[in-house]
Amino acid sequence: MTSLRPLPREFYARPAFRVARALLGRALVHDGPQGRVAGRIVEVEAYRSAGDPASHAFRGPTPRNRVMFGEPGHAYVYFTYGMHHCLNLVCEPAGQAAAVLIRAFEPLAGAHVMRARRGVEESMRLGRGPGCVAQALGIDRSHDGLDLSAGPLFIAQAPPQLGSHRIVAGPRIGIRVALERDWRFWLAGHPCVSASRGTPKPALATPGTSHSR
DNA sequence: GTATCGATTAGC
DNA sequence: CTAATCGATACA
Repeated sequence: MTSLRPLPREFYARPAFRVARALLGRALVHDGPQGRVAGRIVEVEAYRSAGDPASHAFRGPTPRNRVMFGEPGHAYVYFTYGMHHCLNLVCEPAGQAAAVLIRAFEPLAGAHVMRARRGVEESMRLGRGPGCVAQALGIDRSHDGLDLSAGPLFIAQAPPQLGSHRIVAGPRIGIRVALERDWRFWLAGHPCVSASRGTPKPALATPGTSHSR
């Protein structure tokens, strides 16, 4: 876990939907002031560049979403509900505002740091949910715009070994995935149940086909 | 200026 | 189910 290299910017320069899929199972790493923390990405949500009313970029550039319109391979971090941060990875060429929201991970390194930040003991709750992901990793608005190919925050080139994952359609778009047995999903329109949280919403028929709310 | 809601979470 | 809590957004 010591000599990990970040994925290059080119990795992100393609449709968010494809980047999202390629991110599943990979290691998300943050070398912060309290040391290295890392997790294996198990759930992602893609926001496409055009015609997606659910995207922050739908109405054009603003101070908040401007990094979404910039170069791929950068972090888009926003503050929401007055208390949570969410981490996105900017995709597609500059000018096309697409990104992938990291929704959940499984701890790979620095779990003790994550526990301290989260105030939670259970490993399953350290990185479950986009707000928890940012909190566990120690990510906030100061990380907005960070270059993922050069900074302390990155996706490792070599994904950690382990398990197979399923790719499924998410409630908002893009895709969701799971590795753990107790995670269930939406698979190409076939409703399953999210054991992690909440009640399942109607699924999409086709991954990559976005819809609002 | 005010009102409303949010790419959420924790708790009852 | 709701409170928390504040920035972004819509509108007068």
